[in-house]
Amino acid sequence: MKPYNQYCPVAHALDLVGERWSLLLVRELQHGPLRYSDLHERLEGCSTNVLATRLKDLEAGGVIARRKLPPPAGSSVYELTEEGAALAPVLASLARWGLRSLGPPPEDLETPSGWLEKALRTTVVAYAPEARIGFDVSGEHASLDRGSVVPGLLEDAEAVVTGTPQDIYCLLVEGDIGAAEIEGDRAVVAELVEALAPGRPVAP
Amino acid sequence: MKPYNQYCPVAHALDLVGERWSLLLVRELQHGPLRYSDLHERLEGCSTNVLATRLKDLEAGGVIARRKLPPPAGSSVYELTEEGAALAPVLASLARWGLRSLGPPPEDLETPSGWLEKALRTTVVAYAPEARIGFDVSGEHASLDRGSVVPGLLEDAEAVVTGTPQDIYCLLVEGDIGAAEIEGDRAVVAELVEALAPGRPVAP
DNA sequence: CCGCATCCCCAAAGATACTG
DNA sequence: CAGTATCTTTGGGGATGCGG
Repeated sequence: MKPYNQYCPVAHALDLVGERWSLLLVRELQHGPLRYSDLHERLEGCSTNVLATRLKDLEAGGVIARRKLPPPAGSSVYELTEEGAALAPVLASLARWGLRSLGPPPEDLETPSGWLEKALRTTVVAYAPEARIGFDVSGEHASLDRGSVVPGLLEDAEAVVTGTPQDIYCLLVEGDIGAAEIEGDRAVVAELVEALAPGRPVAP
Repeated sequence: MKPYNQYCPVAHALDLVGERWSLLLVRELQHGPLRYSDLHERLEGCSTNVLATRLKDLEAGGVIARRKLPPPAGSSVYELTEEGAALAPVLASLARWGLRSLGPPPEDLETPSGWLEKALRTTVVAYAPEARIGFDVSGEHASLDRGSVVPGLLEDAEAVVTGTPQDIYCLLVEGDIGAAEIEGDRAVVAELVEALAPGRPVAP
């Protein structure tokens, strides 16, 4: 893509990661290195040539790096550099903004393994620095543990939230405290919901 | 642009503002409404048809709105909606990330009126919630005032920083406390520089 | 099978001219 | 001033090929 040619940090950032698919590619690599085929599979709609081009561009831009797995694996993987990992706040703020108009999840939402952890990490964790809350969403388990996201249900969670993805959306995005089943200390969940209030979607 | 068709807040956000020029257009509108010609002038390299298309897309997406100025002005202006204004954290985090690899400003940097305020607002203000620091950069004046940016030099600033854009870059981005002239309390400037340390550029 | 490179087609970007 | 119309060029999307 032609560079913007402006001395501006935003324009420069977009020169590096502003092309189509680039930020989604970074999103996929946020939770660990992936192979070419893994990326191609997760980025449905991104054709092979575009993926190859993006990978080269992002590598040239210092956002990702390729690494040869030690034998006998043989294959190579892509991973975020320190620069690339530093994009986390960008993805988080984009996600928070996107939630304002995303709408509730469809009934037939496919929830691949690990989605709950990723969802909590990119959209919620920063707002719950002290909470210890477990989530049981459609059988997947993850927890907020004092500012970080951990797999499974905490033994000593202050509260456990149970529901479908739709319930969780109503609870965390729309702020409806009654949307999901809450065991334990409702107040600590209410506190989280309150912290998420700015940026709540308004009627369109 | 074809939508990503993923139930993901990041993908949805990029569907709305991920196209070329979109975020730069929002950047320009962040500090007040602008007319078509103003935008066309500031977004050098963005042709008229593309600008018209983006304005329509962003309006359809609820990010910006057009407003007829009351007579006798007659012309219409574009401004951010509440949705669009909520993109501020996205632009701020993008700017902070872009600073990691932007490099120092060129000698012949053109500094249009108001650039200093905008620069402080998008890249620094969030890190200085208590500071009262004045900046005199190449003749432009602006100040940090307890978490907000104000034009001019504060009467009762704790410190005043004076220098060229290059000096300010060395001070705030590279963290070189000796790069610019500091009158008053050096410690409060040092504190700001310290707060900006995460995300400092590393050697490429 | 994995990791691309090539080819074709079309949609969108860039540049320029022109109009209500 | 605020766009639309037209033309050319670039890049994305989809399918396929091909070496390791």
